[in-house]
Amino acid sequence: MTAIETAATGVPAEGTRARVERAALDLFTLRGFERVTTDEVADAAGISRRTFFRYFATKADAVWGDFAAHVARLEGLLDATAPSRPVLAAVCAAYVEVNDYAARELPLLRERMLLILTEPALLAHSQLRFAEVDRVVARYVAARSDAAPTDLVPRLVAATTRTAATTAFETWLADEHSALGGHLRQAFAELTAGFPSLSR
Amino acid sequence: MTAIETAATGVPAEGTRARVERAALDLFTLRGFERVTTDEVADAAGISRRTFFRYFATKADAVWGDFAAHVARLEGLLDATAPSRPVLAAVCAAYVEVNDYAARELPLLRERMLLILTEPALLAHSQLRFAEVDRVVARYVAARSDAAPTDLVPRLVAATTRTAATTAFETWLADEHSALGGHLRQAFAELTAGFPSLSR
DNA sequence: GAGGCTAATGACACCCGGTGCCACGCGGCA
DNA sequence: TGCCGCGTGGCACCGGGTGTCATTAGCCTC
Repeated sequence: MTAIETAATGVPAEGTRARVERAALDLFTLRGFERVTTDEVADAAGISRRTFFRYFATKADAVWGDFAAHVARLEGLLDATAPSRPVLAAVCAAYVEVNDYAARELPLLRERMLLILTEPALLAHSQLRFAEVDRVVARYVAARSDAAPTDLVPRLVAATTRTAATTAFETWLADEHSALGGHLRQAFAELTAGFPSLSR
Repeated sequence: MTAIETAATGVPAEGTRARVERAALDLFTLRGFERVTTDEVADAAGISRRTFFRYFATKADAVWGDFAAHVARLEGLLDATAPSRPVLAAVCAAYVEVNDYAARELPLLRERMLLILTEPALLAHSQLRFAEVDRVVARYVAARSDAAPTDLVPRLVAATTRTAATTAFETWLADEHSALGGHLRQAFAELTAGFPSLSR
C-alpha cells in the first residue's frame, strides 16, 4: 500500500521529512491541495497519518520547507547591515538577498509559491507564516528608528515590504522565464518611491 | 435549551442572521474564537448547527457582517472618483471614506476587527476576504493607468494600500480613544511618500 | 377551504483535519 | 539480560463543514 519502502518502526528514519514534503508537493500540485487528504500524503511517503502530524503541525505546513530558517536568514542579513545604510533600503536589500536562490532551487521554489499563492487554504495559512517575517522586520525597523515595534511606521514598513515581495512573487510566477530578483527590485523601487509610475 | 425563543420551522425568520452574528461576536470575544464551537453559537442564537452553515459558509464568516456590501461601497467610491484626481490619492481617499463610520457603529467595528486581527484562525481567513478588495482596487488602478489588473503596479498598489489600511486598524485598536481616520491618513501619507519619517 | 408549491429548518450520516492516549518495537546502555 | 528512550502506528475522539431527506409554515391557486 506504500509507494516507498516503509522503514521499520523505531528507527531514526533518516530523510523522512524531506520524503513527506516531496510527496505532499507532488500530490498537491497534481490534484490540488484540498482534494488530497493527509492520509494520501502519508501513504505516499510510507508513514502513518499520525506520524505525518508529528512532522508537520498542519497539512499546510508540509509545503513550506524550512521556513523558519528562511526567516532566520533574513534576520541575520538585517542584523549584518551597515548602520550607514538607510533603514528602508536595508530591508529591501535583505529581501532581495534572502530570495537570491541558486538556479537549481528555483523549480522547487516555484512549485511551493505557486501552491501557496493560488490555493485558497494555503494563501490563508500564509498569513500566519508571514506574520513571523513581519515581526522580525518590524523589530529591526523599530530598533533603527527609535520606535517601538508596535508603532505605526515599523509595522507599516514590515507589512508593506512583505506585501510587495509577495506581489513580486505573483508576477514572477506568471512570467515563466523571468528572474525573481528583477520583480522584487521593481516592486521595491515602486514602493519606496511612492509609485512614481502612476503619474496621473 | 435555546437562549432565545426559537422560531417555528419554515417561517422566514426575520433577523436571524443578525442574531447569529451577535451571538457569535459575543461568544468569540468572551472566550476566544477557537474555544467556541459552532454548536454553541447556533444554540445561543436558537438555531441548529446545520442552519448556521446556511447563513455562513464558515465559522469565521460570522464575524464579518456584510463585508460584500463594504467592498461594493469601496468600488462605488472608486468609480465615482473624478478622473482628474491622481490614481493613488483616489484609492487612499476611497479607503478613508469607506471607513468613515458613524460613532455608534465604532464599538461593533472595534469588536469585529479586534477578533479578525488577533485570532490566528480569523487572521488567516481574512486574507481570503481581503483578496476581494484587492481585486477591486487592482481593477480600478489598471483601468486608470492603461495596464492589466494582473500587472505589477496595479496589484502592488492594491495590496500595499490594503495592507497599510490593515496596519492602521491595528494601531487604532491599540489606542482606545483615537480616531480611525487619523491612523488611516497617517499610514497612507507614509506609504505614498515612501516613508519619509525614515530619514536614515 | 383543499391541495400543491416553495423555502427555511433540523436531524442524521459522513468526510476530513487535528489531537490525546497507549502499546509496540528498535537501538543503546548498564 | 533487562531497562529505558524514542519514533512510530492504531485507535478513539473532537470539531468544522457538507449532502440528503423529512418536516413544517406560508402562500398561491382553483
